[in-house]
Amino acid sequence: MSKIPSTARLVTWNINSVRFRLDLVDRFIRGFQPDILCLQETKAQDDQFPLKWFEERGFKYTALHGQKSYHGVAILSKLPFSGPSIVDWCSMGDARHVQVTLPGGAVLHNVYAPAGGDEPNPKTNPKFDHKLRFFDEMIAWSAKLQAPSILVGDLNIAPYENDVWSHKQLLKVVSHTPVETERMMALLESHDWIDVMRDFVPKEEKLFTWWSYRARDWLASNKGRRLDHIWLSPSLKGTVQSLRVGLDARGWEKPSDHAPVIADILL
DNA sequence: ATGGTTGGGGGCCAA
Repeated sequence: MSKIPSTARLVTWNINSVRFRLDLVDRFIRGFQPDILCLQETKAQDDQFPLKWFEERGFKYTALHGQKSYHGVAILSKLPFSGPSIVDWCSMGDARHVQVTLPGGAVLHNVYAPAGGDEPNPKTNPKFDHKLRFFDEMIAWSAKLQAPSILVGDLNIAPYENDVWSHKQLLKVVSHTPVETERMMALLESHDWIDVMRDFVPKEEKLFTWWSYRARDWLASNKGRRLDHIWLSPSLKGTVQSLRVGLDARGWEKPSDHAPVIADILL
């Protein structure tokens, strides 16, 4: 039996507390009609997650990996999936990954990488050390992946010059330092991942998914970074038919500091 | 070179 491929709207979004932002999510769902929502920083334990709320909106299939106060990821889907499981990089018990197998056989990984703290020095800043070790483990993991895979999430690194508002001014700022961007390159190479966003928007153009809450006017100053990503296995090349950053949602009431990234993908 | 804002949870921490 062969399945007829169909297009699904896949979204990755660091929501910065799913319970606090249900109105924002509701507006997004009504406006953009996603089929699969990958959320990060849900900040909800699994028994506190608003499962029923999502079910009422057609997301019958859910894979949760939450913890108290921090981190937390979730996949909410109108399409059935199988085999939810998690990876615990750095063995710290952090809720930073959940995966499911989609109809058609591709494995979807939803990742929330460590932010890394303020000082980009692994000797003095344990959070930055953790971030580097986290990526080292991801690189080893990614090199062994067999199935066609989709990796999405908040990876907290902006790899290219035009993934930040000022390359020169951010070279020593966590998220764009050379030790981080080199690791992201190594991670891309470890599975020959396709950086789908940069397939659609040339490297010469600025492309951001995150803007600090601290700016007076985030859109006017536009000091953004591309921290959120959608990557594909080489065998899935060409399956993403359209891609955009949901800029609108960054400007809605009580926004997340991240905008959703929206891809229409043939599964 | 610094400050600016946000949410969770508990009386500050992480982002």
